[in-house]
Amino acid sequence: MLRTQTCGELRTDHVGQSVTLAGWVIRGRDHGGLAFIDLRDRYGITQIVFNPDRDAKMHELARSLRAEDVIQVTGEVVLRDDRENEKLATGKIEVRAHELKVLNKSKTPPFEPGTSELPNEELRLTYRFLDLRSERLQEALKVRHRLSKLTRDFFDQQEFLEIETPILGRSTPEGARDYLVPSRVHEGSFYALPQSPQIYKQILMISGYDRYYQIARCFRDEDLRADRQPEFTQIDLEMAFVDQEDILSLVDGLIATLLKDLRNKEVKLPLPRYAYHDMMEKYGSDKPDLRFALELVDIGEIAQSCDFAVFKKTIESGGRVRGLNAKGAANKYSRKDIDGLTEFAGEYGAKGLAFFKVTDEGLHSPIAKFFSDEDKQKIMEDMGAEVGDLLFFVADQCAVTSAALAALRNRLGKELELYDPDEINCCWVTHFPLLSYNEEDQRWDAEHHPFCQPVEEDLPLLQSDPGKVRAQSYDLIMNGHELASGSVRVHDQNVQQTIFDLLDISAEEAEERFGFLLQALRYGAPPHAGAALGLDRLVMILCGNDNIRDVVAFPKTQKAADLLSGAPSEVDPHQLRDLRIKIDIPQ
RNA sequence: GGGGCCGUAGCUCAAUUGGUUAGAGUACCGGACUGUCGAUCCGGGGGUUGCGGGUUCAAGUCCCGUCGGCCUCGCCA
Repeated sequence: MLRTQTCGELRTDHVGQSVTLAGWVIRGRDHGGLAFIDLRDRYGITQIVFNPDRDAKMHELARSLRAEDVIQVTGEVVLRDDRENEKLATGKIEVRAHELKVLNKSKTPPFEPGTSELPNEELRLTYRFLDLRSERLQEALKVRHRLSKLTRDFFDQQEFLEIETPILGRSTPEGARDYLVPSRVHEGSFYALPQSPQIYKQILMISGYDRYYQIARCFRDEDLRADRQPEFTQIDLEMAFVDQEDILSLVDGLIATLLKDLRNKEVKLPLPRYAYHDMMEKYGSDKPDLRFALELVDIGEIAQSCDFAVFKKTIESGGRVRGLNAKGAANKYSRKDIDGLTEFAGEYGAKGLAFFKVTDEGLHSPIAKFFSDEDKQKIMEDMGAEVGDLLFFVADQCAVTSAALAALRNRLGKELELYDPDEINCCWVTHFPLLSYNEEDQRWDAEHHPFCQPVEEDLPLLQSDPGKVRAQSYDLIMNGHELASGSVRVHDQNVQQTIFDLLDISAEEAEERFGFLLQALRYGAPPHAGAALGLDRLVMILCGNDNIRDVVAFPKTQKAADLLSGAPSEVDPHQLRDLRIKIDIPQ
């Protein structure tokens, strides 16, 4: 070992001991005589003092040290007395150097890890090895490690087996775009990287491994977002001989364990559960941020009878008029601000954003004249409006009102500081529709995936009214992020066939795509259910980050590039020849 | 594929309406200093204003294109 202690470890108990530390130089303070160095490793920072009277040569060397040089220092731990530094955990002591060895000089770094003025992210990603030295990233990766360990312990205690599933798998055309890997041996054929271990874990259930989990890497070739990376990690689990309730309460337990350990937060179990339909009505979203209320209100009845043509016609054409009440915001948003909000709502398809300011003389708005006193009174009542409130309305097809108002709700929640950013709010959303109608292709799509079991009482609707069929599926929502998703699976091949029929997947096609699962389902498939949690997002929320890249050691940019390694890259023509691949980029 | 923001010294930023030799802090280099902890003080070097084109007497600034980063809609069974 090149060290006896770490830079975060020494306390007053160690005073008098001779120690050897190794680490990176943060900065030096050179007094010509005395020289100080702040030495950093993963565990902390310790101040080293070099005195020319002790060893002039060593002192000269110490004065030449620069940021990020790697050194080894042997010396005596001494008390700092009245010169202690309260900002450092080790601030009551320092190491009086006897020996200094420079293990490796550093080039002048383009930025100092841990600087308070963060350089732009492009530079930090290019020099990721420097940024990873910062406390900010080291803390995130520690939380990430701790969370993985707690998760493994949790499942282990409940008799789950961690089983690895293939990374080189088979492409299944539904769902996200696959990352493909060409086969050399099978010319012209490709493996696909898993979007999730979904089918394999179901097969494990059929094989009798009735409690499976895995911390699994998943790959989806879709566009990135602040909370989405092309490769990410799921806490994947599946159980046999269970129902929905068993999965929810299991995940409840895991969440409670993690929040208790990592945030010292007690959560009341069971976590609240809400039906998809109710969430869409109240918040316009299936993943509302429930740290604040701000519920949507339907004023369809008033809209229908008022003289405002936009509202009236929307109702007549089967649309809806819904709104929300920004409490006390009337004076916080100027006309220009509201124009900005209108444009914002427009990004979600809303053709306009109606608003009323609530004054002591009643509702003020460019459109107020179209509403009778009675209507205005009713709006006030329905919206729970008080003087100083600002009411917003969107009139459109239901889906547009939901999307626009949900986005507006999130924006207002943030801008009006309706919640404590440190709070963590979890809930389940259940009873998702099994299918959604794809207008473009004139067919039904699986809302979740084609293996979700319908709610028992809705089974007859599969024939009569498929859009009304609810699935035994569930999402865990944390602060407005979808954190987990799962379902009870179909284990009956007849039900599975019915669903494939609805999805317009022919028997041949089903056989072609999922044949190995269908085959397995015919050989004694137990009822089973499961879920998968987004580990990266979970760490992100627990760390209070709003960016998933800060909890991934080597993340990709929005164009899915790794600026550190330069991936993706062109490859040697020989490699392509082996794979029988020709590049054809249209100009 | 669409919308928005951004790109000036190694880094973080500034630069009036388009107008003199593009500045400051920090980092870097040299010097002074024996208790600093964002050390201090003195001095110095450092620029293809992302890249390419255009408008203009004159472009960091305006226009077009392009590259890259971020946010977002679509997409993400």
